[in-house]
Amino acid sequence: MKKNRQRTKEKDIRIQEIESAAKKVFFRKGYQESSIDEIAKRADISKGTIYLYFKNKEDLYLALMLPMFREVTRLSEEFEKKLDESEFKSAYDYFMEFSKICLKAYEIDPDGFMVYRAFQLEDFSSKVSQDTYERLNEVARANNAIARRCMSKAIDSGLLPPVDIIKIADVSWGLFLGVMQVELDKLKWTKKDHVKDTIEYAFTLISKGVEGLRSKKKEK
Amino acid sequence: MKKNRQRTKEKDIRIQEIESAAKKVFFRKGYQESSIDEIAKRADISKGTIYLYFKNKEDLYLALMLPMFREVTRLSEEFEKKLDESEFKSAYDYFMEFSKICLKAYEIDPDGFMVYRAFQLEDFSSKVSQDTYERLNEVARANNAIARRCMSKAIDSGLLPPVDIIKIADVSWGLFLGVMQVELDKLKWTKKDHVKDTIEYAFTLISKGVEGLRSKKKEK
Amino acid sequence: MKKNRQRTKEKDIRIQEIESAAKKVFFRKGYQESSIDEIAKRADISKGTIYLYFKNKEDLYLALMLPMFREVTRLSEEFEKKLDESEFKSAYDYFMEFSKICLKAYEIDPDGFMVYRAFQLEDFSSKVSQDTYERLNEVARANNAIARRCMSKAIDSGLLPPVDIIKIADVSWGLFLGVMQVELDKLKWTKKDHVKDTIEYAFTLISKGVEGLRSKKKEK
Amino acid sequence: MKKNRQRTKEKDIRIQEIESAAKKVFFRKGYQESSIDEIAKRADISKGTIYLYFKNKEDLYLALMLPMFREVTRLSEEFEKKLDESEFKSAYDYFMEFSKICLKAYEIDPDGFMVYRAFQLEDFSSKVSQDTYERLNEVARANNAIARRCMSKAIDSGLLPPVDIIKIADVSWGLFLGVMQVELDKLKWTKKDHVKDTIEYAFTLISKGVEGLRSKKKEK
DNA sequence: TATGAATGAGGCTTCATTCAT
DNA sequence: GATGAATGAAGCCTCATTCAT
Repeated sequence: MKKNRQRTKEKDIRIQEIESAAKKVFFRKGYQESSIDEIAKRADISKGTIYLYFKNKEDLYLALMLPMFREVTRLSEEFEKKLDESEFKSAYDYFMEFSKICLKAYEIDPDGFMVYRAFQLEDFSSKVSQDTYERLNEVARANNAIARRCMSKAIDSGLLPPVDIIKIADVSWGLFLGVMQVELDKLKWTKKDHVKDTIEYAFTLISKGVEGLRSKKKEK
Repeated sequence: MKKNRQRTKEKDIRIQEIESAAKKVFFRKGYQESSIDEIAKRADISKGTIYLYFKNKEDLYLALMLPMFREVTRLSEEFEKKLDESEFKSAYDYFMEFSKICLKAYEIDPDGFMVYRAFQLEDFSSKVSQDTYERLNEVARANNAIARRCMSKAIDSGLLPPVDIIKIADVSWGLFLGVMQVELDKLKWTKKDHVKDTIEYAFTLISKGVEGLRSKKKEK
Repeated sequence: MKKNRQRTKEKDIRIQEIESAAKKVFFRKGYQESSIDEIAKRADISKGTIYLYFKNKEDLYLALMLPMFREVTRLSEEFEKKLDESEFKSAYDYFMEFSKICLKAYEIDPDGFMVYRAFQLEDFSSKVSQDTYERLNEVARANNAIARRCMSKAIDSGLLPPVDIIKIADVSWGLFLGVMQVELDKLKWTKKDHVKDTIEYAFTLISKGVEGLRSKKKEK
Repeated sequence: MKKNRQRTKEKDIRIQEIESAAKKVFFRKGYQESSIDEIAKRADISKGTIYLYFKNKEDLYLALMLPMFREVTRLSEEFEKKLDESEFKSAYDYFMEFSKICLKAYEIDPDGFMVYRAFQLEDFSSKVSQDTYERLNEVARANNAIARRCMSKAIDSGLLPPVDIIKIADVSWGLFLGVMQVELDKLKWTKKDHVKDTIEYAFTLISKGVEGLRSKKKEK
């Protein structure tokens, strides 16, 4: 470390510096591949400092996800309100708004989102402290609940045809995750960002597909 | 002469035993968490033996994906042939067949597929030998090429409306990956396998969505 | 490490080498101060090798004590047999034999004995796995039981006056530990070994003291 | 002027607070397990402050023993005075007074005594600054000298039979240390304090044993 | 004088890889 | 070819100590 570095910084700033460095490293390498040492070097602090603010590696990792999760909760609640106020006129409106939520969450904190992706894949249940895991799962479950409630409401109000709620939720979320994954992989190599375009395109297709279900039923 | 053959056969069996064990372990624990020792134990051989057949851990890991990739190539070629022979009568047929390919690749070798998923996340580019990486990329690119070619042909023949080839390919592949991810995660916890159902549902929606594009254009 | 060192040794020999080195280091520095690294260096092997034979540092440490504990058990049983066969004619005989047991245990494995001493002082209850701790305590308790049983028998047979069993046991054991401690400390600095002499002297005094209790009672 | 005194007094109080906290922590956990941080917290000051008054952790540790040692010196001098004034009528009186000194030293400062015990085990000679070590050794040697002088005087005056001074001193000190150790270990688990009882019992035995030596000689 | 954030050496442990048998 | 004991680099984490405020 530089000899004359500023030794005491605002706690919050320090935490943000660490989280920012951690997100970059975790995103690039995944949880297991990332080392505390590298995160420390990237944050230009010493290893020990990280442990002043985070209990351990896993704690740091999961800390990165909570704001993201919470943001999704907030956006979902907004979504529900709009739905309640009949702001959506069609399935298209509905799915476009949904994709916007996802994109907003991503745009607000792209690194955080990537870390979330990693969370999906790695099995933390065995390593994460019960406490931390529960905290995260709780938020995740809350988000899920909102999503399903919205779906029900949309069907009840005729905005969507009577689709299988669970399936359509899985497909929506899977579509988003998968397309993100593909586009971000491409982004890595081509440096051309088609994330937003493609996501919108994907949800346009889905909304049309759902509408298609309705006409089919009618025909019958 | 015979002995030599015998040996080669034994060698192949040995390799397959190792790969089979490795897939199971890598699938269950991910790359980092998996240890050569555990793979050796599961294959009922000694650690050292693995290094007779594979240069190192990563080499073994990547070796698991080639058969998977090659199988996709084979299935894609079959798909192209069917397309050339006008076996598909609608966008729905087209996408259902596509989803079948993906599912078949998964069913033939679920562990291998999971490893592939993991591969998406971890950044091997920095550690993989140029050689191995190139070999994998080559197959991946070949698969991509076939997919695009099919798409072009389908549009030219009027099977699909004039969609953006790249976008629709990304969406299809993303949809498959994402939904797989979601369903497999659920499978882990609920033990209820909705993989096939949901994938089919998803591609039904997409095909309807694509058809929707056509009617829209017509309307214009 | 020497390049051409014998790489594979008999498992038992290797274990003994490690234990021997460990005893020396643990004795000199105590548990906490000792590092696995130093033990490895002293045993002229690599750190990792230790973990082939011992689960962890604490496991290694406690492994050093079991043989010692068991030896004490064996000697105590021998002592009890002699007592049952009326080999002792006086309190003096009794205590001299007792001191011989202690000394023998020490002579058989002086380093091991010192490690045992360390065990007395450091509080392992918080760090040692429940399992290992129980195993050790079990043997320790067994030894204690024998000691008390012998004391009872000796009193019943009139070999000893009706002393307080618990007190005399505590005093005997304390006397041995304490004198050992003092003499070993002196040994460190003066290099003159008075361990045996002084222990014998101490127990001579105790036996006389106990006899003194008898005459006192008689006088009364 | 007054302010200066105030300051000094405050400084002393501060030092005492630190030492008091340190003793408790060191006693409970041993040297290695104790952390400066915990001591600071217990003393309700910051970590840095400790380093204003003590060079380092080991310095603090050793500082705890000097008062204890000095107290022993004081008590020993008192003992010698009583001996000179022929206050003791028998070996029993002599040893009971000795045990009282030991017990008093323990009662005045039980934590300090425990720290002393720990000191016996850990090898500080390699890490302690020459200076500190010498200071401690000096006091220890002084105490030893008094003890031996008293012994000589007691023999010369016929209070004790002509015992081996060095041996009896070692046995006395060893007996005290050892019995303390045993009783304090029991205290930890059973919460029943037999320290005083057993120590007195032990020295009663020793005094009788020593008297026994006299009669033996006479008989001869 | 007092603070406590920051440091970084050092400890324990794991595990991919090698190599003598 | 096969083995598995041995290696040692690398990872996580703790904590005595320093120093800017």
